[in-house]
Amino acid sequence: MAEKVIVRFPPSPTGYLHIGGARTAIFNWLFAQKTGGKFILRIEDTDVERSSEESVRGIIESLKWLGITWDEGPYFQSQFTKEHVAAARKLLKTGHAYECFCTKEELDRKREEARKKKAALQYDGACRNLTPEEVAEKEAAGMQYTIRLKVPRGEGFVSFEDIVYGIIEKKYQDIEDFVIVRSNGQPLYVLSNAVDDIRDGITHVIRGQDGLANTPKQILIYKALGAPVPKFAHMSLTLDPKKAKISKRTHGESVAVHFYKEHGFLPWAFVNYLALLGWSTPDSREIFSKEELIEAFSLKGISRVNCIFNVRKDDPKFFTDPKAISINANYIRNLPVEELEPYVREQLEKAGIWDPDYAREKRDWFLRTIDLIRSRYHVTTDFATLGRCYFSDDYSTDPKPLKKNILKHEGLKEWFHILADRLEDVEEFTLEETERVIREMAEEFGFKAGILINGIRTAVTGQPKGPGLFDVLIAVGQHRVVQRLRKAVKFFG
RNA sequence: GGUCCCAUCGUCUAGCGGUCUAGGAUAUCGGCCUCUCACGCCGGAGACACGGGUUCGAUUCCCGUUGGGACUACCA
Repeated sequence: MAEKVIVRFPPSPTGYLHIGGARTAIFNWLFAQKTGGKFILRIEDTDVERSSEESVRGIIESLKWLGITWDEGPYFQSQFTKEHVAAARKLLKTGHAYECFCTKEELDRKREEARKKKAALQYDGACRNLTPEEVAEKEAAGMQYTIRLKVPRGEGFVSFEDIVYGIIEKKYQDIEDFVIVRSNGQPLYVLSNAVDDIRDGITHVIRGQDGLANTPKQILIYKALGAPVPKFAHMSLTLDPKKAKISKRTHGESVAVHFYKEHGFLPWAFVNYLALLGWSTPDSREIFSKEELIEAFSLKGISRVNCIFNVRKDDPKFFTDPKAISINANYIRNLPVEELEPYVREQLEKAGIWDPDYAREKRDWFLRTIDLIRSRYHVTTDFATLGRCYFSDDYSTDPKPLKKNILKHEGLKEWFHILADRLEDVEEFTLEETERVIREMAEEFGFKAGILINGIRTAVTGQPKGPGLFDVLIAVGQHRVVQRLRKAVKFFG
């Protein structure tokens, strides 16, 4: 019987949740879901300078929005500082660590020298072999010290099998005696993280590849503490189009999860897209429901190659990775309308054009209208912008089609008038009837129907494009169509 | 500088020695549909970084070069 899987996502609350972090969270979550394991959220807030409560709230909100649920936590690393220090004390006692009295200045100087000589910048182990008397003497003199792990010396190496990258070996001589506790008594990440993982019983560490290089150090800590070493699965990093690691500093909002929430992404569509960054199935399948993704997920599908989040700043057509948009658009047009409904509602509310009746007597109409227009929308905000004319009479008319479809044809001034009257008189405002009236009128006046149709479209929607005109007329409704046609006459001044 | 990781269309990727004249998706271009736009459908262009091996045979295995990335803090 295999032991139960326990994974964790340990963000440090120094800003919003960005897509790299979200991706890590998603993979951990998927693995837990897939294996029936446990997913723990742990906030690593030990960097007091940079951590903030606001950031914690933001991260949690983003995770919730994505639909990433955790079974335990959030725990806060800062609450376990005592444990971390106790672990260091234990290591000191068991001879796995030692006190180092070197000052920061000394070390910086040595490092600088090494750099000049182009040698490795490792700590030289100056305090490693201090006698107990020397240590006592320095302590008595009130000298501050850091605690360093005593890395085994000699020919051996640390070895582990990463689930994604395979066997990784690191020679002891390439690992310096690294600091695990600061001179002010604060434990360091490399220690705290390991101690927390041991306490939480983490069985699989799934994290970014940037953790790969210090995994040997952590394994050394596990071993020195006599704890079982978890399995590791490192995932490739997410880079920007210039192949630089994505960061809040250089990319700002465009890499923040909340940015996608605000820009009309469906949470699951975004998760689906993120899951596809650096993970795939043998059949290259792309669209997965939640259940399907969990079913299909496997750590084996994680790629070793860094992937690029193709953000396009200042691209008029794509405000972010086109693939992300295309997946979102795919969901918008294929989801059962009822599932899309709440998101559209949210956008209309935000735009101040929500009518409570859309949830009651007009709900049928509301759903039909969403269904009518959704195939050309990419983000849910489009319903309130491009689709505004369906939900509000206060919509603007695009000057380009106004000129091309309306003003260019002077006859429309009169025909809109006539048409408005005729449409007002139609008893059954149906697809067939409206089409008949309009086509007959075009013939009567010797016009190509297209000219009349495009003119009406622009008058009624303010736009040059959209669904088939007769569908539009039905959706907008007889009364409003007549009104809008009469109003359009004013365009001729 | 040192250690480590990686390398297939612009991007996300399939491929795990012959099935590859390299598949899918997205983006892009052309066509069909048509009252416009989108959807949908059809088609085009577009990649195995380079050089050595190993092998009857390399995109696939090994080595090197080049390129990219990570780590290298008393940050997490």
